[in-house]
Amino acid sequence: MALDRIDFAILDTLQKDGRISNSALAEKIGLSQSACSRRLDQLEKSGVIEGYHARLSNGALGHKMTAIVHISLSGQFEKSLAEFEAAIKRCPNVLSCHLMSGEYDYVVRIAAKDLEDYERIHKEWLTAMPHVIKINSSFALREVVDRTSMGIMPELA
Amino acid sequence: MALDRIDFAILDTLQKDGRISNSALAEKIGLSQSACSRRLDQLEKSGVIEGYHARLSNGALGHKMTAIVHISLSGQFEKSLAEFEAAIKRCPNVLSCHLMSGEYDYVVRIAAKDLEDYERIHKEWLTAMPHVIKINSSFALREVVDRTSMGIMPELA
DNA sequence: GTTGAAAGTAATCCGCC
DNA sequence: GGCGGATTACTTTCAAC
Repeated sequence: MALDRIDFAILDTLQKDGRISNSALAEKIGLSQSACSRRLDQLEKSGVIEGYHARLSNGALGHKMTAIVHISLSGQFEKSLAEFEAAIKRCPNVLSCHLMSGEYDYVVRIAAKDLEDYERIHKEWLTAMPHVIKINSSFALREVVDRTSMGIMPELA
Repeated sequence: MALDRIDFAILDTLQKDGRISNSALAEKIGLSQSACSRRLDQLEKSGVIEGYHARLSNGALGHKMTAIVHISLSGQFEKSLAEFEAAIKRCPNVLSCHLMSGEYDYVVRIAAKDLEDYERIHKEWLTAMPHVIKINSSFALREVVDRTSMGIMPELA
C-alpha cells in the first residue's frame, strides 16, 4: 500500500491521540470529513493501523518496577522455542519478549510491583518455563522512552 | 486512587479496544452509560489512563527490523545521563530506552527498515550521542510479545 | 479531492430516584 | 449506583460537483 504525506499525517495524529474524532482529525490535517474517513478506513483495513489501545500507567497500577531479563534455552529447536514462547505469552507481567540473535535467546521486559513481586515472578514464571537454562535479570532505574511504534515524523520530511 | 473490579474491567476493555464507545463499554461491563462515563473520567483524570494511541504496524510501515542495543556512558554523572537521554529522545527510531542497573547503562530498542538502515542509525545517531563509550547491538529474530502495559487480568481475580 | 444534507448513533450533563 | 430526558456533537452514507 502506497502512503502519501496525508496518510502519514493521519497516522502521526492517531498515534498521539487514538480517540480523536474523525471530524477533529479531518480538520487537523486539512481534509474533508468524508475524505478523511475513507482514508482512515483504508489504513485500518490494510493493517497499517493494527488497533487502538488505552495506555495505562504501570506506576499508577502499582507496578513501579521494570526488569529486563535475558534468557537462554537449552536448545534452539523450533519446538523448544515454541513451547517457551507459548509459556511466556501467558505471563501477564511480560511487557515484551523478543527472540534474539547473540548471546541470549530472548530478551524479556517485565513489570513488577516491587522487588519481592519480581522474585515471585522469577520463581513462579521464569524458572518454571520449559527449556530455560539461564536467566539474567537487570532492573530499570528509569524509563527514558517508551513507544509502541516509531515516530513517523521522518517520513513527513 | 482505589480501583475496584469494575475499574479493572474498564481498563482491561479499553486496553484492548481504545476506541470503543462509552455506550458499548457500559454495556460490556454491565454499567449504565452515565456511571461508566463518570468512572472513565476519573480514570483519565487520575492518570491511570495515560492516553490513547493507535498502534501502527512497524512492518507495514517498512520497519521490519528490531534491534536491542546496550549502551554504556563514560560517566554516570546526572549531567551526562541527562544529555544522553535528551539525545536519545530525539531519535525517531527509538522505541524504548531504560536506564539500567548492571553492566550497561542503557537498554534501547530500535526500529529499522533493514540492516543498512540500522547501520545508518548506528552511525548517525548512536555513536553521535554524548558520553557514549560502548555500544552492543543485538537483533530480534522474532517479536513474541509486545504490550505497552501489563495485562491487568491478575487484578481481576 | 470537495460540499451539503439526512439519518442514525453517541457524548455530555441535567436532575431525580 | 440507575433512569430518563435534552442538547450537542459525531459518524456514515449518499448524491452531486
